[in-house]
Amino acid sequence: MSEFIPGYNHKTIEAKWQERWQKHACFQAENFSEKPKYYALVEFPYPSGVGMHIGHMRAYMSLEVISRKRRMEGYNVMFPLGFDAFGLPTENYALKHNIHPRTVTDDNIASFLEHIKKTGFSFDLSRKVDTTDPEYYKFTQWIFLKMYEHDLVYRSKTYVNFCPDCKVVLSNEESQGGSCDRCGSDVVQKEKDVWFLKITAYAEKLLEGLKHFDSPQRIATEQEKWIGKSFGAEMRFPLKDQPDYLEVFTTRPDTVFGATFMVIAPEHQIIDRYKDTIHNMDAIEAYRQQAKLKTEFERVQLQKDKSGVRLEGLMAMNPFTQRPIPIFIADYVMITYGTGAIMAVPGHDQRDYDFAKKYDLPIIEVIQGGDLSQAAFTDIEQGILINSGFLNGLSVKQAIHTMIQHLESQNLGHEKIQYKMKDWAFNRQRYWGEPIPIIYCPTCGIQPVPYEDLPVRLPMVEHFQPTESGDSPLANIESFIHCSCPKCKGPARRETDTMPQWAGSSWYFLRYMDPKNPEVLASMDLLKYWGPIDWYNGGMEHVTRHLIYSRFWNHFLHDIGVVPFGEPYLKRTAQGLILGEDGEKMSKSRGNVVNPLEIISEYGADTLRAYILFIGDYEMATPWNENGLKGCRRFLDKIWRLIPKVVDRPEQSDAIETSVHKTIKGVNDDYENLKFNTAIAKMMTLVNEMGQLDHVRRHDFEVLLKLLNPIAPHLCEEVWEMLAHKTMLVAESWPTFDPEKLIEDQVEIVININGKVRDKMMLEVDADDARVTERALEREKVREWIQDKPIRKIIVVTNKLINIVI
RNA sequence: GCCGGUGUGGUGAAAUUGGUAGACACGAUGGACUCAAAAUCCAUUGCCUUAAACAAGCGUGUCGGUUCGAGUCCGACCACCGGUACCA
Repeated sequence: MSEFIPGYNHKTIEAKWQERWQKHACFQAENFSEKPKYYALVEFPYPSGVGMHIGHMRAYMSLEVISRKRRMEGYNVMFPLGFDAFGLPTENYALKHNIHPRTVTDDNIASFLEHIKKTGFSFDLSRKVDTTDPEYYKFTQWIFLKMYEHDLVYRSKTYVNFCPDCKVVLSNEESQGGSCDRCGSDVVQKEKDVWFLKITAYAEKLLEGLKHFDSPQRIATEQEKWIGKSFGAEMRFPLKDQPDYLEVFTTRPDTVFGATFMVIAPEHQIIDRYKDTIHNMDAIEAYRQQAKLKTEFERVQLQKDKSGVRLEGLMAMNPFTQRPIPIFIADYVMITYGTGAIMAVPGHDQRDYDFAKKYDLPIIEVIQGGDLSQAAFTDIEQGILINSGFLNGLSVKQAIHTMIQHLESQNLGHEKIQYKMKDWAFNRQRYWGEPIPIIYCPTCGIQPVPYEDLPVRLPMVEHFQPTESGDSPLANIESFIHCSCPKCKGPARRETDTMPQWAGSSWYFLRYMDPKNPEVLASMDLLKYWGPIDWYNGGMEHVTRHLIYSRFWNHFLHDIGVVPFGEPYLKRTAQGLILGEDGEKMSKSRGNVVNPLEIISEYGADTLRAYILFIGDYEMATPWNENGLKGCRRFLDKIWRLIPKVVDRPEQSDAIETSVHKTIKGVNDDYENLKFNTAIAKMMTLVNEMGQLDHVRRHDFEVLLKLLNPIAPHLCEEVWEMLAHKTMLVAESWPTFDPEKLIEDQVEIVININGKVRDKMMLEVDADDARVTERALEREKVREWIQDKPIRKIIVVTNKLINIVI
C-alpha cells in the first residue's frame, strides 16, 4: 500500500485547504440571508467505533457535489451533519469494555468529525446535533408529551420475543431462527404492556403526501406498500344460538354467499368468552400454546402447510345463506390485522381453499370463470356472480359496491378502509436511549412529566446491565425511579423504558435550522426561512422506517402549529451500495471492508471522492475496485501537468471551444441527475483534448477547474491559487454555456443500407433531406452496395443518419 | 409466492424521443524514453474468418414479435440482487 505516486502532493495541499476553509467558515449557512436558501440533507450517521466507511462517503457525496455547486450558483446553502448516537451497538460495546456509553459516543463522534475533515466535506458543522445531548432529547421528549396530550400515545398489550431462561426481552434480530442469541434456548412470545404511537391515524396523510414527493418510483412505491391501504367492508356474522356475533374484515364482500366456515386468530377473545360452551377447550388450548411458541421463522417455513382446530359446540351463521357454518382457530389469521377473524371463502381465496381441502370443508362457487377442482378463482377483473341471490349476474366490482350498500342499509356491516401499517411500538428495555417522560402514581395513575421538568435526564451511572426480569436497566437505578407525582405530589415511580433508535432521527432535520434554541425545538421564523428540505438523500433501507416515521412526526408538529409545513421533504433520492471487491456486501466478518483513511493517505481525498462517483451509476450497487482509483488519480495528475501550458493569449481557443461549452452543459446536467460517473468521463475527455494542445487558454482551463471543484475541491483551489487568483474558488460563480457555441458546422452522417451501417460522411449541419440523399448516393461504397437494385425507400434523420432500403 | 431492480467486452461501465453498441476508465499487448525500473507518452485491444485488412459475418441473458432500423418498444421465459411475507 505504500506505492510511490508522483504528481501533485495531495498531503500538503489537502491539509492546507481544509484548514483554510475552516478558518474562513466557508460552509456556514447564514440565517435570513438575502440569497435564495437551499437546504440539502443527508441521513446523519450512527457514530460507530470504526468511524466513517466507504458507504457513508457515497451517501454524502451526491449532495456534497450539489451543495458546492449551489453555493457557486449563488444560493445560501445549508448542508448540515449531526449524529444519531443512541443505540444498542454503543451500549453493548460499553458493557463489554466497561466504558460508559457517553464516553464511547464522544470518542466516536470526535473520530468521525476528524474523518469528515480529512475527506473535505463541506458540511456546516456549526449546526451539528447529537441526539444523546439532553438539550436535544429534551425536545424529543417534548414531542412525545405533545403526542400524549393529543391522544396519539396509548398503552396496550402486545406480544414480544422473550427468552424464558435469560428472562430477557429480545428484538427480532436477537431471536433469529427462534432461539436466543445468548443461550440458544427457544424463544417464546410473551404478552407485555407497550407504549404505542398512533401512526395509523396519519396513514391517509402519509399516503396523500407521496403525491407531492419528488423521488424515484421505487421509493414512493415502497412507502405505499408499507402503508398498505385496502378497501373493503366489515361485516357481522351472528353466532348460532347466542345473542352475539363475530365481526370480520374482507376486501371481497361480494363472495359472502360462498363463505362456508370462519377462521379466527388463536388469540381471539371470543374463545375465552365461550370457554364453557366450547367442549374441546383442551385441544384449543394446546393449539394456542403451540402457536405462541411458533417463531416468525417457523411461520415462514410452514407457510403452505395450514393447520387449525375447530371450535366444537360453537357455530356461526352465514347471514346470507342462513346456514350454520363452523369456526376454526388457525395461525394463518393474524390478531393484529383487521378484526382478527375472517369469513373463509374457499372458492375464491387460495389460503381458504388450501384449508378447506385439508379439513374437507365445502367449496361453493360464487363467481364463474375458474376451475375450482384445481385452485381458487381470485381474478377480480373478470367473472360473473352466481349462486349469490341478489348479486347474481353482476361483475365483481359491481357486486362489491352493491353488497356494501346492502350491508349498510340492513345494518349488517359497513364500508371499511384497512391499513397494513401498524401502530408504532415505542419502548425498549434498554439503557442508552431517551427516557420516556411518564410517571406512575399509585393514586393518580399514569401521569405525563410536566413540560417544565424536561428533560428527564438519563442517569450517568456505572452499572446499566440488563435486569433478570426483562425490565429496562433503568429499573435497577433507585435514584432514577423514585420521584413525586406531578399531580398529588405523593411518592411515585418513573417509567423505566427508553425510546427506540428511531425517535431522535424523526425530527433532527428541524433542529439543524435552529440548533441552539433553548426554548423551542426551532423558532418559527427559522423554520419558515429554511424549510422544507429541498433535497434529501439516504439509503433505501430507511425508506420504509425512518422516512415514514419522520414524515409522521412532521405532519403532527404541523397540525399542532409548531412547524409551518406538513411534508418535510420536497425531494428524496437514494444511493446504491458499494460492495466489496468480491461483489459481496462489505462486512467485517467477510474481511472485504475498504478503509477510506488508508486510501486518502495513499491517493488523496480528491482521488477517493472522484472514484466514489466514477465507480458506476450512483443509484445502483457496484463492487469496489482499487484499480479504478488509479485512473482517477491519473486524471487529477493530468490536470496538474496542464498548468505550464496555460496561457492568457486567446489563440488555439477555437480548437476546443465547442468542447468546452458542451462539457459545461453536460457536466451541469449530469450533476443534477446524479450521473456523476458520466460527468467525470466528460471532464476526462476535455482534459485529454487539452493535453493534445500546445497551449491551453486560461479561460477554458478555469472553466474546467470550476466544473471539477465540487468533486476535487482541494486540487482545484490549489491550482486556482497558482493561477494568481487572490480569492477562493468556493466564492466563484458557476460557469454557463452559450447554446450557440454548442453547434458544430460539420456533422458526421451515418449511411445505412437496409438498416446496417455501410458508410459515413461529413456534411454541413442541418442539411435537408434531399441534399443528404444526393450526397449519400454519390458515394462509391453506397453505389457498390446498391448496384442496380431498385431503391424502395429512403429515411433521413437530420444530422444523424440516412437509411437506404433496397 | 408477491413487489421492485439488474443482466452489455477480460473488468467497472456508457448509449436524448427507437437511429454509428461498447463513450470514459481499468487491465492486457507492442513501441518510445531510461543503464534499468517506476512514471509519462504513442499505438492496438468485442468475437470470428484471414498472413493482414482498406473487406465480410456475428454480437447487448434466452426465444419470438413490431419496425426501414431494437440494448432501447411488445409478448413469453431464464438467472442474479434487493424488499416483503399467510394482510383476509
